[in-house]
Amino acid sequence: MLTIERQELIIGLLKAKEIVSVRQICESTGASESTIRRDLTELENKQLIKRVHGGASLLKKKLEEPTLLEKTAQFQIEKEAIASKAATFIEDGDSIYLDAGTSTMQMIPLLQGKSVVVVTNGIPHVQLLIEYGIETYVISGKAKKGTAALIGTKAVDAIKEFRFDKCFLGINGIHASQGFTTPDPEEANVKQAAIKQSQASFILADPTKFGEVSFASVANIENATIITTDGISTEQHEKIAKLTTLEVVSQ
Amino acid sequence: MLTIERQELIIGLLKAKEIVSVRQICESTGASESTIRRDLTELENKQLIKRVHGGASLLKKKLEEPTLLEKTAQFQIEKEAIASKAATFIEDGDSIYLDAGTSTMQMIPLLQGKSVVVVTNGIPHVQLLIEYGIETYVISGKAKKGTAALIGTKAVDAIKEFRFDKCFLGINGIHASQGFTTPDPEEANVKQAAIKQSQASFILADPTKFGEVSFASVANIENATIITTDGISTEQHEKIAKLTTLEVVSQ
DNA sequence: ATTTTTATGATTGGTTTTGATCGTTTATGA
DNA sequence: TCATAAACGATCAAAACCAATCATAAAAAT
Repeated sequence: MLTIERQELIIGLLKAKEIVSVRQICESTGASESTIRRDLTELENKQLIKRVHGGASLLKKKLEEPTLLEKTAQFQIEKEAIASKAATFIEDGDSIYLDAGTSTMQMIPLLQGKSVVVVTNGIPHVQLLIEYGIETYVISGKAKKGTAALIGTKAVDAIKEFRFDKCFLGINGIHASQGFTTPDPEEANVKQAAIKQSQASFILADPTKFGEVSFASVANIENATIITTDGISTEQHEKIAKLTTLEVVSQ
Repeated sequence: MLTIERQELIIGLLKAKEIVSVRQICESTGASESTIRRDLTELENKQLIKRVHGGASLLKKKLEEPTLLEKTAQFQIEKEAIASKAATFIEDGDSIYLDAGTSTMQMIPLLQGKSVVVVTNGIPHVQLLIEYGIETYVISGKAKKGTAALIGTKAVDAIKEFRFDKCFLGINGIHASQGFTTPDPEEANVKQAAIKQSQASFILADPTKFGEVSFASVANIENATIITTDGISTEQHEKIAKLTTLEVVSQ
């Protein structure tokens, strides 16, 4: 087994288990303790893992504290503005898909009173939707660590059983030729399925997402209307506006 | 089990139960008293917990479910006892269905560290399961007002795509001849489906549920093991114990 | 072909963690 | 109140873990 291969396996084990012992790693890889220790020190130097006595653990990144972390100042206002604009596209009687993520969650309070049916793959969304008295369906799926978004083949299959008038998605990268991209392929599949089942698709994205390309492809740029705030370069704006509708909200 | 892993488990137990005894921690971790004591002093120095004679408690007030009107001391202890007993039936490698509702939610902290796969129709469950690092799947369904349980035909269909070693359900009525009953027919269908897909089924119920009959029928009394606390009449006990396994936990 | 570099497993000696024991302190209830 | 049981802290030897070193073998460079 190659060094790099082994180290990737270690990262894989960690992603699955959060913490693994040196012994476990030795068994999984067939390598000696010495080798594993060397790997661990190396991975720690690269800031990929944290060593603990007896094994290693993932770097503790602060998990979702959206109410605090995101609510800091400007970012929140931006998201609210985007959500408000997005909500204007919703009409009575619509069936809507709301993607997991904080951008789309902002839309929920604005749905109050409208007679719509919402389908979502975001667990936190469900609680909020119910609170606002909105008819809500949830799709099957594996709950993703951290965000609690429902993903995987079960999620994709479940989406196929619905038809939406409109879907609203968050995204990580928007690029004229590379289209919409996101880091997790499994999430990309779900977004893809949602777009496919929708009459019209809307992407909610702040200006930092423009020009970015992430790992997994979701759709071509023509396949969705983009809703964002002002702050994108005129160059970007021109390139993209040629290909699809670009709704720019001024804050 | 690694030191850090064990300490996180302790915090996990505390988050769920507010207060835990040294003995409980020893059992949950398999470590000796000495080790646990050392962990507790260390965690106390880090200001993460407060030690009390016989165990430890959280410092901070817990923010959990405010919608629990039945958080009156006695009721809570009862539910915890039932959940603890239920958790003893779970083995490594099991695939488990956890029904929506507060009884089954109490089981989640006790799953920490076990390698199980959980499927649930309870939205609040998902958040907690993820926090405890448990592999979690959610079924499709319509989110019910109030409890956010996923119900309806979509939910039933989604359950049929899984096979469970064990399922754990809450219930409203237990009656020797009328079997298990619950007020909402749509929820009854979901419970029914879960039992059908399970090798073994467990009903979690406090003594007040015995002798009651609710609107919608879920299953016959023989179809599940009942877990409850002492407090049911000997008459009830006899009648039901003849028909199925009855696990009575003394509080 | 030879040297250099790199990766590996074994060994050694020092450190940390652990479980058992023991005398002391704290709760409980007769 | 007193006796008993449970919980506690301190201590110690054993076990597990770790960093450093060395020799070997494979890979890369010369």
